[in-house]
Amino acid sequence: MNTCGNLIQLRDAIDLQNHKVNLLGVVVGFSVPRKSKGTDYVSVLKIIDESHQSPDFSVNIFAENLDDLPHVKSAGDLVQLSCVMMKVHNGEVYAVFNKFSSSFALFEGKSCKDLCPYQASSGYCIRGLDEGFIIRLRTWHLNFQLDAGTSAYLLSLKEIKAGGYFDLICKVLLVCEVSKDVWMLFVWDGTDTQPLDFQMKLEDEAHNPLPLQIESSLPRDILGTFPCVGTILRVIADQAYEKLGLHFQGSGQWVRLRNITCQVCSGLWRGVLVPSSKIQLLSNEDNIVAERQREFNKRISTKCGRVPLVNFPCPSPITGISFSVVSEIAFQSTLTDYEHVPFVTLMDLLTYSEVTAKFKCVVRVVAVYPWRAEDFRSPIGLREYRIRLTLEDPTARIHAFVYAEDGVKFFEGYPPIDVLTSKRNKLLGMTENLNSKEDEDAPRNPPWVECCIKSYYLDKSSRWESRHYRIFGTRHVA
DNA sequence: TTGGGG
Repeated sequence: MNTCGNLIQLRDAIDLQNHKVNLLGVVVGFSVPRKSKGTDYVSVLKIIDESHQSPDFSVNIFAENLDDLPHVKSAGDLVQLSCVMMKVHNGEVYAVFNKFSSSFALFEGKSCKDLCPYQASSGYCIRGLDEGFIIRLRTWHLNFQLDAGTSAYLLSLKEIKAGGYFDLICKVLLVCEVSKDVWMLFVWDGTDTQPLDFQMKLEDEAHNPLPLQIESSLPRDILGTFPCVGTILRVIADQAYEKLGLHFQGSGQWVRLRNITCQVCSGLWRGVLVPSSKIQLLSNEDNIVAERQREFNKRISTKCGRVPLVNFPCPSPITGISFSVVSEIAFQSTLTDYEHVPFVTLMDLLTYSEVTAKFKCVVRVVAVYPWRAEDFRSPIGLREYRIRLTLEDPTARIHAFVYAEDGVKFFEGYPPIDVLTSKRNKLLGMTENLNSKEDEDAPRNPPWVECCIKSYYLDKSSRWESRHYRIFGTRHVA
């Protein structure tokens, strides 16, 4: 048991540099436990109490084992710290937790009545006197609204750009180990990331096809728990982070990811949690969280809510076609037979409850296989169209086939190769008149097009596993 | 010892 005296308030502790103190605070943020540059693991907790709410007060916690560091569950949880040393760095007072002489305990916050910690370091022992402090701090925090605050670094998913560091206020949908020792967060804020240019060569699709997602695919039952509108950003964690899944145990937690960065990988956005990133847990009542949710509810309550945000609600910058309601939406290069069917997202399609179904989506064609128009039809037999398109919207990517009579409709018969090539180029957002090999390899920016997609299966005994998608009822008119 | 936001 640690006996450095009674619990004291942060305001009083700040005057006790180079003394050991006992503290109790509300956790408002933390750095995700990771390997330190020394021999231990480290996590920095940011805490506040009645006497000191701003700026955050830091507690540096070191431990030999990752599991021995605090794993904060929710916004507003309480931490009790015994025998931590008060120090100062660059004029800022902070506390250091010594793995041999200090101890900590984490308690649920706010409305919880339980006085048992959900995690405690070895050597921790609660005293009757401390219980009163815990009850008092919970009561105070009930009526205290701490906001994530704003800053120039704060972006939403629709604003992110590659490179540079920024903060993101988002909901953590899932944390999982996507491959051995590689952890990934799946986060969402209700907006769509911007469509990207594609640098890769068309012919690469044969040997090195564009991936459909960054991770190897998730089981359909997990995918089905995700929102169908708005981009789900994959955030890969630096290798310094081990067992990231110990955190964010309650999925659906809103957080502010501080100082993260972003890369583009195979034409997909990918966030990166770097060693200097921080997590700030937010309550659902946080101002910006509420604003994100309001914006999202406003979006999905409109007829265009499931159309990519970049096309909403104004004329699309890419197609240049103006529209106000879904029935009037027309995309420059395609027409469908199902004018009054509402648009859905590719996530709607992926997570739909039936194997066979029909959908209408607004997508970009980001790759085609085979890539040469002269190979769009089978060389033998009936010489039918058989093409695999890679389609994407802000929510997902899929392969969709253009087959036989659907191909005849799509390409309006069997046009000459040069016309077919021109149609392909337009669909893929390539330079209009290709004069050289360089033009063919120039970055392409596919336009948004509308298309009807049906899902079907190849094998009756494994319908879901053999589910495929096909374009139908769609004409390429450009 | 290690961290310490930009």
